[in-house]
Amino acid sequence: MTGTRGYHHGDLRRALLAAAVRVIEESGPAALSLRDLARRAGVSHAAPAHHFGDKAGLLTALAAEGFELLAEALNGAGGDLLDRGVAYVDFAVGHRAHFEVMFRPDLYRPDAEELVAARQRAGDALHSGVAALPEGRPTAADPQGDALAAWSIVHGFATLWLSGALPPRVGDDPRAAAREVIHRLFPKPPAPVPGPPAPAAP
Amino acid sequence: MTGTRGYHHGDLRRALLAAAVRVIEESGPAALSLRDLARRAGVSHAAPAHHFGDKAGLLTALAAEGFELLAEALNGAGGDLLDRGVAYVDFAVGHRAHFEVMFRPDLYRPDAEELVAARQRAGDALHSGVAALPEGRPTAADPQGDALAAWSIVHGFATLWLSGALPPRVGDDPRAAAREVIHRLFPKPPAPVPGPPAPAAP
DNA sequence: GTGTCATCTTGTCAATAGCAAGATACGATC
DNA sequence: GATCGTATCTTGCTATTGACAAGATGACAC
Repeated sequence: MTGTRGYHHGDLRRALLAAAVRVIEESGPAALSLRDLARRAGVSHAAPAHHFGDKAGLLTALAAEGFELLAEALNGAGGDLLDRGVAYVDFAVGHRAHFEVMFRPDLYRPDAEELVAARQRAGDALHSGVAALPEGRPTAADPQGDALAAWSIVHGFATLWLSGALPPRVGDDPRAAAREVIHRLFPKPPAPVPGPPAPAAP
Repeated sequence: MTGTRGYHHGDLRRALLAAAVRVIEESGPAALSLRDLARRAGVSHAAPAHHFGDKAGLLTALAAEGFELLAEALNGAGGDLLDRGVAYVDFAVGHRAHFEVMFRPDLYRPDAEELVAARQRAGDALHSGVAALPEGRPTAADPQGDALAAWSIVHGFATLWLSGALPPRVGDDPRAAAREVIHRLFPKPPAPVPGPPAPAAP
């Protein structure tokens, strides 16, 4: 791949995206500089322009890649809504740089073709999970409403987690904390007796 | 206030913050430039530095102002969790610029004194609402868990709304949509008949 | 009136984004 | 194997920005 470091880099596009991920994870998207990325990749300051046009182009590619990765993560998770919710939070924490860019459309070109397609795939993966509510839950009367609520709660939790706004008491395991939060949205029904609504989770 | 346009502006600090809000609402925080704000206020390019030190200083002030406004909005809303949740979303949509900066700590100095105090006030206002769950709901077994779930769902909904990621079918009334979403987290218990869960809202 | 200080200005430097024009190397075609 | 077309990368340039330094201005207390 990058064995020959001659005139041609070999895989500059990928190297720039990887460097961008590192920079964003360390200092946030505001600190991103095309020239810095070029330096890290060992190329001249104008090389990135050929692959991405401008800064927004690079971030568009990064966001599209993020939506692809999210779709994969969701589809790879278990079938029910709880598993997918945890996978959503897990993706956000594990791919912080992608996630932070994806939902900041002022940084890129939201109507770019590649991005629209990738976002569509992620959206499909998100909604397809709603069909399978957690075990024992009755079929939803309003799947789209359930999907919006589920998306909101996992997205909010992930965002708050990433921004460091959550109090320390929440702990340091995002998956476990996410599971508890999602559980409150779709509590298990009282399995044996179909009586009045059970109290909240343990 | 700004009647005299002599050497001294009169209220430059507030004028710069107001201009920053306009710019961020139009083009996002990435497009913010101190020199542009100075031009809009009719002062020299170095004038903002006296009031805020640097760009991060201005955004710190903006974030602190945002947390203050949020605390006011939450305390001014009705007492129960549903009202406060709607107020939270309403604040995010109505003060989009403040909100977008508040939860982007890489843009400012999160440990600035004024900011920590303001954030604390907003946090208190948020949690004090958990004591009063929506009407008829049994006392929560885990108020902090309820608070985290409620914060997550309203924050997520607000963020998704602002980022334009929600599908058109959600409508154009954030308050109404937020109410429905929050309702799913704290559904009213089936008051008259303890039968099967009632169908969702219209 | 005088001194003091907050406020604002001009001037400067380093870094960045973006564009233009040219150099280099890869690969298809003959 | 030689040649040509093209993708890739470089150098050079301009405009803009953030940040700093030093000085000018005016408000206010005394």
